[in-house]
Amino acid sequence: MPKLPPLNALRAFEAAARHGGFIGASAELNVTRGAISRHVKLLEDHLGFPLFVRQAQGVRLTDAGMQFLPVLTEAFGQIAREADRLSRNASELRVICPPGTSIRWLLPKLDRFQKAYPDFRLRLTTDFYADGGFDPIEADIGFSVANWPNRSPDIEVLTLFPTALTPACAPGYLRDMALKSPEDLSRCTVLHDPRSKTDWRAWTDRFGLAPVDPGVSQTFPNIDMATKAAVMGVGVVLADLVLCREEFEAGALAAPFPDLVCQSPLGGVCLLAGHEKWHSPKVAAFRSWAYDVAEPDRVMVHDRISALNAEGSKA
Amino acid sequence: MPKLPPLNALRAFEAAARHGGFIGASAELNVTRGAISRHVKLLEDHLGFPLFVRQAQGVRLTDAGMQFLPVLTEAFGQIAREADRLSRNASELRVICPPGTSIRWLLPKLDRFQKAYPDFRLRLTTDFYADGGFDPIEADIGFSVANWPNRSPDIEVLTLFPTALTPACAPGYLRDMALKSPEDLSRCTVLHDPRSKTDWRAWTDRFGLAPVDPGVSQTFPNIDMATKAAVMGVGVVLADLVLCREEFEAGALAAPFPDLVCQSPLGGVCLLAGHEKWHSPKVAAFRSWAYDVAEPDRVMVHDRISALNAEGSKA
DNA sequence: TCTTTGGATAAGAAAAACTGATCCTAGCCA
DNA sequence: TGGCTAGGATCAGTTTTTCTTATCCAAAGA
Repeated sequence: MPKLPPLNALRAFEAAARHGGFIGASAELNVTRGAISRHVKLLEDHLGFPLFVRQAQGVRLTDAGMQFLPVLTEAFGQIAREADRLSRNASELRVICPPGTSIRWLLPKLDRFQKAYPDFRLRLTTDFYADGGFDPIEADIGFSVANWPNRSPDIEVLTLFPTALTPACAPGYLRDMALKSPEDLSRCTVLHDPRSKTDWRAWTDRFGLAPVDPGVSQTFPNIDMATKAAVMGVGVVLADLVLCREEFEAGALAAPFPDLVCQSPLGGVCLLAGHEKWHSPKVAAFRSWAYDVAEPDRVMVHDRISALNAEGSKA
Repeated sequence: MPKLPPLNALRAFEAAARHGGFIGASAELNVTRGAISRHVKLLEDHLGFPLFVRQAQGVRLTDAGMQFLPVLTEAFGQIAREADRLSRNASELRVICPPGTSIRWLLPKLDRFQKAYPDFRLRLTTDFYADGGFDPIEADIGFSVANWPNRSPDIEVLTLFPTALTPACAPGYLRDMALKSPEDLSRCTVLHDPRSKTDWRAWTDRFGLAPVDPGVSQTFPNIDMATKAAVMGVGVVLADLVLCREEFEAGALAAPFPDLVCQSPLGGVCLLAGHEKWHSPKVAAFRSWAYDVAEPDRVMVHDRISALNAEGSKA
C-alpha cells in the first residue's frame, strides 16, 4: 500500500503549480511565500525528487511535477466538490406536509423559521406524488397524524397539537338553516375532504348520535378547499379547531354545537422521521421550532377540551 | 470555488470510516484514539454536519459520511498511487550507451555504481533502435561523443575522457606482417566499425600520411567486434586507447606505431542530457560517479599525449 | 550598475496536534 | 442488579508543526 505524502504540502504544491509560482499560491492559501517554499521543499524531500526547477524569475514544473499536478488538482477538486455538495445537502431541509396542514398551519409560520434559522434552505412539498418535487423518501421530515396505521418501528414521532373537531359553517348559513340540534344537519349540505367521512363517524359516535345522512354533500380534494367553501356559505364542514382557528376567531366560521367537540381517532398533527434524520441537527432544529410554534394551539385545544369536560361533569 | 476541508482531518475520517472505528484508524495513522476523535470532530464542525453516529459500541457512518467515504478513499488512493509511481520513476535511472562504449567501458564498472547507489535501479540500453527497450527520448542520460554535429543548445555535456587513437593488431599479426611504417598498412587487412573510416582519415591527416588504402577490409557493426577480430589476428583496427586499454595492457593488442596517436575529431566520450534531467538528483549522481570512475582513463590519455608532444618537440 | 522579481532561509512566535489520564455510556454477563 | 468491558469524548499539558518576519540571494532588465 503506497504511503500518502504530507497532505498540506501537497496542497501547497498544487496551488503553487497551478499559479505558476509561490506568490500566487501564498495568496490563495493566505500564507507567506516562505511557508509555501518550505511546504514544497518538504514534499520534494519526502518524494525524493524535485517538482520545480528553480529559476531566476520564478519556478517551472519538472516533468514529474507536471505529471503530478493534474492528479492532485483532480483529487482535491473531487474532495472539495463532494464536501460542498454534502454541505449544501445538509443545509437543505426537505419537509413534506399534506396540503391542508401546509396551507392552513405551516406556510403562514415559515417565514419565522427562516428568520430564526437563516442558514437552512427549506424546501417544502405538499404533494406526495409530485413529479417535479422530491421523493417523500428523500424528505428529511414529514407532517402526518399520530395514529397512522402500520408505522415502521424505527420512525420517531412528535405530536404538535391534538386534532379537535366540531361542525362549522358560515354565520349566515347557520342563521338561514336554523341549526338547533345535530339532527338538523340532515337538512344541510355537508362539505367533505378525503379524511372527513371517518371523522364525521367518530364525531357522531362520540356523542351517541345517529350518523349524519345529509341530503347534499360535496367532496373537496383537501381540507382547505372544503373550509373555504364553508366560509362562502356553501355548507357545513367538520372543522379542526386549530386549522380553522383564524376563521373561528375572525367570525368567518361559526360552530352550531360548540359543546360537541371530539378528537380525531387518527390523533393529532405530528412530525415524523427516521431515527437518523430525526436526530440530525437540521431536523432537530426544525422540530424544536415547530413544537414551540405549536404551543399556543396545544394550549387552546387543551383548554377547550378541559372546559367541556368540566362542564359535562358539572351538568 | 468550493473550499477544501482540513486535509489531515479528512485523512483521519477516511481511515476511521474504513476501519469502522477510531481505534483502527489510530493504529493505521500511529496516533491515539483521542487524536482521531478530535480530527473527526473538527471535520464535522467544518462541514456543519455529522459524519458518524456515536453509539455505545463504536461509531456508524451517517448517510453523509457514507457518501463522503468512497470519494475520499478514491482521491487519496489516486494521490498515493501517483506519488508512488513518480517515486519509482525517479529512482529508475535510464542510461543509453552505444554498444562499443557499453561493453568495453561501462558494463564492467556498473556493479560499482550499484554498490555506491543501491537505491537507484539502473536500466541500460545499448540499442538506439530497440523495440523492447525504451525510447531514447525517455532516457535520463546518454553516452555520446563531445563534438556531435547539430547538438541541440540546451543539452548539457560532460566529457569523461578523450578519444586517443592508434592502429593496433595482435602481436603475432604485427610480427607476421612486419609492420615497420604506416605505408605497410596497405598490405594489411583493416577492420572497420561504422565510425572508423572518418577516424582513419583523421589519423592519416594528423601525421601527414597518405590515406590508407588496404588490400582487404572488413566492417563490423561495432567497435567491440572489430577489436575482438583484431585480437584474433584477423587484421588491424584503429584502436581507442581507453576502450582497448585492457587488451593493450594484457598484451593482446600491440601498437605498431606507438608514437602516432591522434585524437578523434568527434571528441572524447561524454555524457549528455537535457538541461532538466541533467540537474536531477539521479542524473547528477550518475554523472559525478562516471566522471570519478573515468579519472584513471583521463589521466592515462593525458600522460600519453603529453609524453608524445614532449618527445615531438624535443626531436 | 542599480532595481526589481521571486525564491531560500533562519529565528522566534503562534498554532496545531498529540499524549496520557480520566470520564462517560451502553451493552454484556454472571 | 451490579460490575465489567468496549469504544468514544474530553481536558490539561507538552511536543511538533507551521507560520511570520526579516534578511539573503541570484538573475533579468532598465
